Amino acid sequence: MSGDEHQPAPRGSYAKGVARRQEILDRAIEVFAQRGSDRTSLRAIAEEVGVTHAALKHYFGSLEELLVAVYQESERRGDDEPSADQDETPVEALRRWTESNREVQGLVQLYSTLVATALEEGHPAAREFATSRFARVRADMARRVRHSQEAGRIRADVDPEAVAALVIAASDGLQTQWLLDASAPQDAALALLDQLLAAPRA
Amino acid sequence: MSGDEHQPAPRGSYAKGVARRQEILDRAIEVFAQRGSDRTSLRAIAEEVGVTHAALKHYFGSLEELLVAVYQESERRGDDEPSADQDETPVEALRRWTESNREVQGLVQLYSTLVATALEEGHPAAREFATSRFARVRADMARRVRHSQEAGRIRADVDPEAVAALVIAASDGLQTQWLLDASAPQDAALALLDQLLAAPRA
DNA sequence: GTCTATACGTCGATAGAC
DNA sequence: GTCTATCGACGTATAGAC
Repeated sequence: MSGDEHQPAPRGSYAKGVARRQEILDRAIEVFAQRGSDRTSLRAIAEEVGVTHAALKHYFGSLEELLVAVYQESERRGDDEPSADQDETPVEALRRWTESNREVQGLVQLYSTLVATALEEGHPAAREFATSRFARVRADMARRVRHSQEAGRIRADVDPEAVAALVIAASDGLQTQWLLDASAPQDAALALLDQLLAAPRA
Repeated sequence: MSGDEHQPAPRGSYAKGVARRQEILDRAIEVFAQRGSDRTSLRAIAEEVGVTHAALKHYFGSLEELLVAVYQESERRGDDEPSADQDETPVEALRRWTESNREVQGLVQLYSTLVATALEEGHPAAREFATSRFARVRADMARRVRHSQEAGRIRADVDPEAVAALVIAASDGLQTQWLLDASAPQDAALALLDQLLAAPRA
């Protein structure tokens, strides 16, 4: 990963600077949770937060890196993301996740924007974010699948890695469909996937 | 839908204008197929196509509408999209689709960008595109699923609408994961979904 | 109708004052 | 560390040539 490349480099005790950055990040997260990914210019965010756009640049390096930081921080706080509860089925965990996402639509929009940006060339911050996030979430999900297989809740004849990729893809895609059309059978489709993956009754 | 709101309104025989618009669209599609969704400013596209940016505005109304037109036209040409062959399994059809997408990565990027834009507020053209596309593709897939169920290739105890949403979501999501990391088990995950949906051998 | 020229306001980025 | 000033590029809008 080679460390941050642009930051004020909080080596030593730049406690003031770090705290200020955190303050700004906190405000920015609120802004995003409220209104969506729209109206997200560096200048608009700066005004909302109460600093100049140059100050945001100073702390985050670029708009793209600010967006990544906002999403990652909100994820870290558990505004997002499945819990570590190992006793639920992988799909159950995702369902809880999508449910909580309905209340923070702005962050879901931000997630979609970041992933779409990552697919383009010349956006290293978004690319790095999306790549490492998918790798992490997929590994996490694969572990969860193996656990469920050992517990006899998921059929044993499927590859955990493939299941992980499939389940995460389905979750992302269903969330998109649901945001565009609330009548899309998001819950039914997730329940179906759960059913399909369930270990056959002996 | 209330019709187009901005267009030169090709009613009557404005053959010249329509042809010119088509010419521009053709060139724009090439540009997108080659390089990705990046470098997609109205002005850059105009330069590449060989007209002024004002001319693009004249024919397409806005950048967003141009992007939608480019994607829809390339889709219509069958650069994209599953065929109407009713004898393959739904997932097989999607697999063919994702395979063909690998050769036109730029258009896939464009698709992702359009969908992400549609999730934000204040982008009616992208929203309309994404909403109607999902509705259409989902209905198409549901029909295909019913057909496969009647033919005994897909288990009969699943809701076709839910399967359709699930399969499309998985396809979109897996494509994203694959674009970000070619080692993501896209094929394995699609094959798995196919296997899970297959009617149990009597 | 088709298209150019031109201008407006905003954007991300940068430089330099303090 | 945070500001103001300024830059080039952007999407959009309009007037008018043809």
